[in-house]
Formats: sequence, C-alpha cells, structure tokens
Amino acid sequence: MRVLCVAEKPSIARAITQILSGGDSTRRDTSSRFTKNYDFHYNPLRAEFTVTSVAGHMTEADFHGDYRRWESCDPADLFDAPILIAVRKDAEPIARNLEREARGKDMLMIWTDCDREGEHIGSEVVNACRKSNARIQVKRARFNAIIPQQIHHAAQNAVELDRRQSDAVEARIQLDLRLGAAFTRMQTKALQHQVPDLDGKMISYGPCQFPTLGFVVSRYQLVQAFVPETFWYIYLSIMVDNEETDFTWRRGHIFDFAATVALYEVCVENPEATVQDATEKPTKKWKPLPLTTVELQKSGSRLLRLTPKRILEIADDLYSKGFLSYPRTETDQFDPQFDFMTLIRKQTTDPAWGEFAEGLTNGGFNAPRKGKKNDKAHPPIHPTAHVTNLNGDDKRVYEYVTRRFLACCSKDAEGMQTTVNINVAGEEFYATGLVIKQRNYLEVFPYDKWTGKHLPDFVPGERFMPNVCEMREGQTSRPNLLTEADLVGLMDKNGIGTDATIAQHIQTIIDREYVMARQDGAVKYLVPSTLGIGLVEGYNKIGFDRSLSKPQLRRETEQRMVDICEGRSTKNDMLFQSIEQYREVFLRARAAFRQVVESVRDYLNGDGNVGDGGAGSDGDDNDDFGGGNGGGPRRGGRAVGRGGNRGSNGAGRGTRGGNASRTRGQPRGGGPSTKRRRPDDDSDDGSGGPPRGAGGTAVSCRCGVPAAERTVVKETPNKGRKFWTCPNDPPCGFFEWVDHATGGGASNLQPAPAGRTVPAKRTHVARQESQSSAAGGGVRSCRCDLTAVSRTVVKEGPNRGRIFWTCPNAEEARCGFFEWDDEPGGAQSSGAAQRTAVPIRNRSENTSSRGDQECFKCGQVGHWASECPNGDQPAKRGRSSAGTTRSRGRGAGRGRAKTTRGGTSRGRKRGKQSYD
DNA sequence: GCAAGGTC
Repeated sequence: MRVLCVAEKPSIARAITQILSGGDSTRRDTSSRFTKNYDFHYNPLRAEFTVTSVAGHMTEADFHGDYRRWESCDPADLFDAPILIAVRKDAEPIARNLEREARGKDMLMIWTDCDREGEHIGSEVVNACRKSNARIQVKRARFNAIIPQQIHHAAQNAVELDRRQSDAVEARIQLDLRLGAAFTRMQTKALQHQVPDLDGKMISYGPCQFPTLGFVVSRYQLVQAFVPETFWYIYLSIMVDNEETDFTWRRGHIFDFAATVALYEVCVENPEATVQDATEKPTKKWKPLPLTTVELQKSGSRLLRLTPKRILEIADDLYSKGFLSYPRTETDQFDPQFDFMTLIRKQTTDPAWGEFAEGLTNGGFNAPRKGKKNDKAHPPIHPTAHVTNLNGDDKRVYEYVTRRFLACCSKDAEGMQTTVNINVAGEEFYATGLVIKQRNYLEVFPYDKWTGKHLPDFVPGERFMPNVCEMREGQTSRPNLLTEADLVGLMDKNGIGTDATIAQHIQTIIDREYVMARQDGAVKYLVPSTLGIGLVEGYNKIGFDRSLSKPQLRRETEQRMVDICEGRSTKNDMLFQSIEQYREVFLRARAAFRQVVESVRDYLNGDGNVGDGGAGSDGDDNDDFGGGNGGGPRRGGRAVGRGGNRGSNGAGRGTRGGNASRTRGQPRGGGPSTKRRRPDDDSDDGSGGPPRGAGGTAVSCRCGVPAAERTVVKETPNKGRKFWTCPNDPPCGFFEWVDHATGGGASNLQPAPAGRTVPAKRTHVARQESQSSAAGGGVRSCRCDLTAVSRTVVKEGPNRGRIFWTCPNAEEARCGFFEWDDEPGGAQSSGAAQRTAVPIRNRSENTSSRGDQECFKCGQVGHWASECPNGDQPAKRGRSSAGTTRSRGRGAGRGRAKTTRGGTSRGRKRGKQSYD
C-alpha cells in the first residue's frame, strides 16, 4: 500500500516522519520553498509512506471578477455577489506538489491539526489530491501531541474527515468576506468623502476587529466617566506585647459621613474593645487549573512579559519539536485516563524541579483540578518531553508550562487562618492572621505568592483599650484602562477570534490606528484613538439591538457554526440566516450613517466628549503615562486625552494630622491605658451603643426581624434624629435614617439562575448563551456593555439570598459593575446608587477579587503591590502610615471635636464594592 | 484598498 500523508505545516510533517520512520527516511525537495516530501517504509502497516505538508489554508475566497473592484457595485450587492474559491497564489506550488504526489497512491491520510480549521484544511487537501487521483481513499489521523505513542496510534487508527466541521468553516469564510467587504467599502467611502481629515485612510470593518475595538473604547469611557466617591470608616489598632494589630471594621466603609460619625462617636465614648472570639480554621490556596491557550497567553503576558502573539509562536515551536502538547486548546481538565506518571517521570532529572517531580512520583501526586471547559479535541497544555538545551524566552515558556503542569499534579497549599473578632461599643472589628503549614504546589510554582501574617494570641473575653481609634476617609479609585491581557480575556470570554487570532486582531486595530498601545512600566495599556472612539460611538448612536461594536453578532455566528458541526443546521441554512441578518444591519447602518460621520468628525476635531484620559492604575503621584503627552483630544490615529491628572484622587504626600486626634488609648473622659484586662475583670460593663428601640415597627433589618428605632443622642448635627438599626447581637449592620426609611432591608426575592459563559470558538462544542434574568425582571448591562449576569449572595450574612447583577467577564476582566436586583439599575456609578438605598454595608459580604487581598507592600486592601500607591512602605497601617497619607480633618470641620482627624486611605479597587 | 482563519 502506498500512503500520502499531509500535515498542516512543514514542521509537523518533519516531526511525524521522524517518529514513524524511526529516523530512516529520504527527503525530497518540492517546488515550494517551505515544504519537503519524506519517503520511508512504515512497518506496522507494511506500507510505503510519503509525508508532506501544506502551510495552513491553501485556498482563498474572493468576489468574482468585477465585484473585486471597489467602484464596480453598490457595497450592499456584496451580500449576494458570486464568490470564487481558488488556490492562493503563494500556495500554488504546494497544491501542485499534492497533485503530483497523490498520483499512484492508494490512500491519502490527513494529518492536519485536530480542530475545525484543521478539518477544513483537510478538505482542501482532498480536493487538490483528487484532481490527479479521483479514487484515492481518504483517512484522517487524529493526534494532539507529537509523541511517538500518539503518532503511531493515529497512523494505525485513522478515522474519517468530519464534513460538518469543514462546512462550518466554509460558511464562516463566506460570511466574513461578504460583510467585511461590504461594511469596509461603505464606511471607507462615506467617511473619506465627508471627513477629509482622514487623508484617504481605509477604515476597515471586521466582525472581530470591531468588537475588539468596542472593548477598548468601552473601558476608556468607563475610566473617563469615573467620579471618585468619598467614604468613611473606623480604624482601630490594639497593642499587645509590643505588637500592633490592625483591625478592620466589619461594616467596611460607608458612603455617608453623618452615619459614620454617629457610629464613630459611640465608639469613642466607649472605646474599650472586648474580644468576642478568636477562631482558627484550616485554609487553602488552590493550585492552578490545567493550562489552556488563553490562560497561557494571559499569564505569559503578565508573568513573562511576552506579548500573547509571541507566547503562542514559542509554544508552537516547542510543540513542533515535540516538547509540548498542542498549544491551542480550550480544555482545562485532564482526561481521567491521562497518563500523568509517565510525563512526570520525564521531569525527575531536571536540576530545578526534578526533585519536586520525584516527590510526585513517590506519593505526592494529586489529581489536577477540573476546570469547566473541554473542547473535546485537545488536553490542557503540558510538557511531552524533558528538555535542557533551551535558552531565552523558549526556556521561560517551557519552564512555565512545566512548572504549571507539576503544580497541577501537586496538592493545594495549606495554612491555618486565625480570625479575631472584637467589639467596641457594639461595633465589630476583626483581624486575620495566616500561618502557612504546607507550601505543596507553591514549591514548584513561584509565580504564585502566599505570605503568612502573624497575629498575637487573643482570648475571648479579653478587653483592651485601643491603641488607635480613628475615623478615616478614603475614596473609590479609578478603574484601569484595559491591558493586553485583559483584552485577551474579554475576547476569549466573548468568543471573538480564536486562540490563534486573538493577538492578531489586537494588532489589527492598532495598525488601523483605532487604538494605541501604551507601555506603562511592565504593563501595556490600550487607549482608543479619536477615530476609534468616534466610530464606536457613532455606531452605538444608531441604536442597534446588537451593536456592530459589541460581541453579540459574532457570538451568534459562532453559535450557528456550532449548530452546523452538531448537525442541527446546514451550511446553506446558516448562510441564509446570517446574510439576511447582516444585510438588514448593513442597510440600517447605511441609512443612519450620518451619525457615524458626525461622531468621527467631532472626535477628530476635538469636539467629542473626550476628557482627561485617566490612565492605568490611578495612584498618588506616579504619573502613569507621563505628563508631557499633553493635550486633549487629538486627530485620528492619535491617542485621546492624557494620563496623569486624576484630580483629587491623586493624593499628594502630605502628613497626617495627628496631635488633635484622640488616639493611642487616650479617649475622652480620661481614657484607660492600653493594659490588658482579663475576662473576669468586670469593672466596666462594656455595653456600648444606643438603647434598643421599642420594636414592633414596619421596618425590618437584614436579618428579617423588626428593626430597632434609636435616636442620636450625641451632640452632632444629627442629634435628635431617629435611625433604624439591627436589634440582634451580633447586629447585621443594617442602618437607615427613619426619615429616609424605604421599608426594610430584608429581601424575599428568590434566587435566580446563575449566569453562564458565552460560546467558545473554533471547537464544535456548544455552550449556552448568557441569558440570565433575575426575579426582579429585565436584564441589565454592565459597564463593558455586556449583558450582566445575576447572582445570588451565598455567603452567610445579612444579604444571603439577595440577588445582584455583575459583569459576566472573567475575574480579571470584570468591569466592577454591581447592582442589587431589588434596587433600581442604570446608574453609571454603582456607588451612587448603592449609597442612596443601602447606606451601610456589612464588610462580611465582601469577597472582591482584589478587594479582600492585601497589598504585600503596604498591607492595605484594594490594590496589588504592583499598583501600590504607598511606595515601599512597610506592611503596616495605622500609625506607620504617618507621613504618607493626607489629613482631611473632616470631623473637626463639621464641628464635632470628637471626630479624630484620620488619614486618607485608599479605597477599594475599581471604585466598587463587591459582594458574593 | 475589504474579513478571519490557517502558517512561513
């Protein structure tokens, strides 16, 4: 038997030849510079093998004849114009080689990558070979790593090509050509004609590039629209055995000055703290999930400082050399039958991680976590061989993949978390400590950090006078512009582009001058140009149900491709539906195109609504994009706005007012010292807080019980004012002025279905559309302009069971949008909406992705160390921060001497609070 | 001069 094998790229042809021939083959040149033909005898099949390759797709779709000329027709005609599929000019030598090599062969074995595009390339190969050999038998070899076991198995167990997958790709090719050409011609001609400033530039439209641009613009606008909000909180620290422990207020922070003052004054009146409880519980830091392409690109961008495009190039190269498995995979779960041990054993000789790998083979192995994605085509990325002779970036990428694989096969890190709750006059504060018990996977995975934090012993019932008890203020902080890694994540989540093309779409919108990349230290931020914003805003103004700058349309195309792959639809049905859909959108866009023209013109002329371009991490005086970039809106292709000036948000380096504050154990009324008092010392009854109300009221607190009505008795501007609060002990944190009461905080809404992820690309695995609708009815949009997902608070706490809306994106890419379902939506600033209806938050609800983790530089919550606004301050708060925070002295300013002057603290990241 | 998807 004579078999012709055709791989997707020359490197794979070479690699499978090496494996199948055992190194004994003859190589022939072809008329193509890149491809070679390899001949050998393959013993197991007793067959003569010839292995060659294509180089990606061989054919190209274009309009027939005249339709290729821009002036030949109305762009709308392109939705019906005849399309010709022909071998690309540069692939002609490859096609000729296939035709020649197919002659006289009995079998054609397709060795393209095992994905949708690979299936389509396979069908191109079949067409080319059948020209010279109509009867050739066609088989398909399935493999996903260039390792002998898999390659031999694929050769000996070849299957059939999947026609549906290649049909889906054909439909996509045709659709993208029609709508890309129609929109590009229409908008380029209209804009060039009406906006001379564009200098005849081509203004391309693509179903992937425009949603990509939309993400960048949308985030930019969010940054622009941000208005910092001031909040207040009570800070407490206790000195025990010469060690100062900071305590966090259970309520977190409050956006109501008067309410904070009222609560703070109660504390200052009775500052003695009583330890409620001190609990210890085991905690874990989870090992990473198995590695997908997108995750590799994202972490590579962050940790290795390589662009997503570069990382994929390197991974591809390592794959074709047989060092890594196929690097384009969406799967983050290993097959239960996966042979971990063989692969781990290969790593035991490595000088850096060999010992760790050895440990895994000696009982340390633990099955990897299972993610939620499975493309049913490839396993997660893993090393297939041990290599020692790599250098530079190749080495770093290989090391990352290998360490991650070993980390996946190890155990979660284990620690013991201590939580101490104290009570001061009815207000609760807490401190947490961490002792790391077993580092486990962290030993091999230095990319993750986990640091312990010592906490002195506290005994329930113990009493202390606080060392510091201050009312402080902070501000919500500006969100960041998108980083390249953020954008990769957004595109992945929204099904824009494939693993292989995501990085290219980003490059395209940069090349088209819709977006500028700006390097800020190690991070690359993306800023839209005036042209980019003008286009997106213009299309948004037209008011489509599914805007051209948003991902929904592409997602539907993707879903229709999946339908073809799964037999629910056919290529022709899909094309008919999609072409009609896009034709309608096109005609509407053209009819209303004046809006786009005006918007682009306004932005290019600087009349658009472009303000001061807030840059990346907002910070004190670290001017992210440097003053000197200067200027407001600029003409097309230039970045708008400027970074740096962040108004009052950027605190200077003032000193904290200190002398007037009643801190350090010197409360008014001849305060006791900081000496410890034992639980049995009852010389003070310790009961703080206002008296309980009569109950029987119509207002309920979040516990669902009638709220207690109380009256402010202190000498404050609110003296005599009545408020509702929780009667329970511990209290739920509910607070509402009686004269603003809205009828209670308890919610009787039913939980809503959780949001789901959007469909992926390239695979033929269906995913559900994100279509959540909470009990409150209606769907809300987050700041990314995505359909928000509704979730239900599951954590124990006063809001348990309450429904909220949040951004559907991955944790890293979330825009920070948050709204309670039982409160009106639509406010631009979530803080503003929350402040009105829920003046007091219970900190225990908060599980922000970043918010609850402390910066390891300064110890504050709400930002990472890389964005730390406090420079190289030691990890201490309170007194140690003197000199780095600002005195605002608001309390004194309002005429209440009891309010100490607190230092400004950083707010929670992204100007939000988050809840879970 | 248009797209997105492969790959060199």
